[in-house]
Amino acid sequence: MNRQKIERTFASENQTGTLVSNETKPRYDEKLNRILAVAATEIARVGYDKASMRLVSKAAGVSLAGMYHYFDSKQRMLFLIQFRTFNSLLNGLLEQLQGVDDPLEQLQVMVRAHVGYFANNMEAVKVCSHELESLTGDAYDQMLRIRNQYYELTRGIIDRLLERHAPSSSFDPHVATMCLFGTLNWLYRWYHPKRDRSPTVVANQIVNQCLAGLLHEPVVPTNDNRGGARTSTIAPAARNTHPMDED
Amino acid sequence: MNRQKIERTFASENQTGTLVSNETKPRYDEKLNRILAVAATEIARVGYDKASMRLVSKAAGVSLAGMYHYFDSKQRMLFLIQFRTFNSLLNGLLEQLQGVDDPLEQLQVMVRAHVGYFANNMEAVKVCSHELESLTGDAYDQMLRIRNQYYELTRGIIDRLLERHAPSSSFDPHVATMCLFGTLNWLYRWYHPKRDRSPTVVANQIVNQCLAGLLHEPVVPTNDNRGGARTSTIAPAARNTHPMDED
DNA sequence: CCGTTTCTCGAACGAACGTTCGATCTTATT
DNA sequence: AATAAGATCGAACGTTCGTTCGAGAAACGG
Repeated sequence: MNRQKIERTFASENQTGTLVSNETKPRYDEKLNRILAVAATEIARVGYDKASMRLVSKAAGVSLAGMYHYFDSKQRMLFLIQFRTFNSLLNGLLEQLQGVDDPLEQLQVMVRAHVGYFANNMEAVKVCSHELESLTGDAYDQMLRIRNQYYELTRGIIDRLLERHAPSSSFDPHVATMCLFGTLNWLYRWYHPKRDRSPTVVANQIVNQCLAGLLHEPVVPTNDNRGGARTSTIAPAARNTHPMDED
Repeated sequence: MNRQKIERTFASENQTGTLVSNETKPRYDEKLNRILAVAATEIARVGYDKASMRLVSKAAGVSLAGMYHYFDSKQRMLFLIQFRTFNSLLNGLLEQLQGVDDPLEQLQVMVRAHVGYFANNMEAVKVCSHELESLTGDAYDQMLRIRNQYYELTRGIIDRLLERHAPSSSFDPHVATMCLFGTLNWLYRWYHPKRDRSPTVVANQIVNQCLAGLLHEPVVPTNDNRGGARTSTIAPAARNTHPMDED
C-alpha cells in the first residue's frame, strides 16, 4: 500500500468511475476494471461470501496474491464495484433529467434510465441490490449515503408528481417511493432482457402502472389509520426521518 | 441420523409447519422450533454465510455438536426455515382466499395477507426473500417449486383481473406479477411495522396503487414493441414458459 | 544502458468454518 | 432398580478462507 496507490484510489472514488483528474497509468486502470468486471460477474453468480478471492483471481487470470496489488481487501473490491456502479447509474440519471421539468416526464426518465442501466449492467446492478449488507463500517455508510441520494431524487419526483397532478391523494409518498424501488431492485431476480420483453417495454409498463396507480383515485376504500394516515391534504407530506434502512 | 429422526423430518415436511400425523415427542419439536426461530433471527441479521453454526448454537443456548442432533447439515436448517415459512404463508393465503370470487377482492386479500404475514414474521420472511440462492440441489428445487405455486396463484388473480375488469389492457401480466412481487419481497429492506405505518395502511396503499395502475389506461404512450408487445386483445395473454428465475 | 518503480506470483500463516466422534447425562419404559 | 433410547456436549479433524511476505519479472525514465 504505497502512496501512489492511495492517490489512485482516491481519484477513482471522487469521480464516477471514469476518472478525470490525477493522470493515472492506463495499464493499471484497464486491468483493475477488467478484474472488477470479472469479480462482479462471479459475485453475482455465487454471492459475495462464496466468491472467494481464489475463485475471482482464477476467473480473472490473475494470481491470488496479485489481487492484492489492486485491492487491499476483499471488502474494498466489493465496495469499488458498488461505488462505481451506483455512481454511474446516478450520474447518468442526473444527466438525462436535465431540462425535464414535468414530474410526470421525470418519472418516465427515471424508470427508463434504471431499467436501461440494469439491462446493460446486470451483474453489477445485482451486486448493488443484493450485497449491500455485505459491506461494513465506512464502506457501508458511504454506500448508504449514495443510495439516499438516489432515494431523495426519486422521492422528490414523486412528491412533486402528487402535488401537481393529484393534490388530494392520500398516498404516503415514502411508501410509494419504496414500492417503486422494490419493483426496480427486484428486477435482477426475474428479468432477463435477452429472453424477455425489451427494456423499453418493461420500463413503459412499470411507468404506466406506477403513474396510473398514483394519479387515480383508490379503487378500494382505506379504513385503517394507526400511525395517522393522512385523510386529507392539509400538510404537504411530512418527510420521513428515516428515509431508508440502516439496520 | 436414526430412523425416528427421518420420520419426524418427513412428517414436518409434508405439513405446513404445524404437523398433524405421526405422533412426535413434543419435547423434541419444541426445541427444534425454538432453534429454528433463533436461527432465522441470526440469519436475517448477519446473512446465511456469516451466520455460522457456532453463532447460532450460542444464540440458541445449545452446544455446537448439539445442533446436529436436529439438523444433519447447515443447509438443511436453512431449508427448514424457508420451507415452513413459505408453506404457512401460502396455506394461510389459500385459506383466506376461500369464498372470494372477484379477482379484485382476491388481490386485496393476497396483498393484505402477505404484508400481514411479513409484519408478524419479519426475520423468517427476510430469510426467504434474501437467501433463496443459498440453497442448492434438491432443497433449492423444492423451494423453487413452492415459490412457483405462489407465483401461479398471484398470476392467476392478475390474469382474471385484467380479463374481467380491463379486457383491452396492453400490460404483460407476467411483468405485472413480478412488479408486485418486487414490491412485496422488497419490504424487508425498508418496512419496520413498529415505527412505520401499520400493515393495514401499507397493504391498502399497495393494493390501491396496484389496482389503479392495472385497471386504468396508460398515462404515457407505449412505443416500442421488440419481442412482440401485445397491441390488442387478440390472444388471452400467452403464459410465459419461464415463470420465475432458475439461474 | 542502468536504476527504479511497478507488477506478478508461489508459498505460507493463522483463523474460522462445517462436520464428526465418543463419552456422558437425562428421560422413558419395564 | 435396571435397561434402553434419546439428548447433549467437549474435543478434534480436515478444509477453506483472507491476507501477508519476499523474491523475481516487466516496464519505465534517465
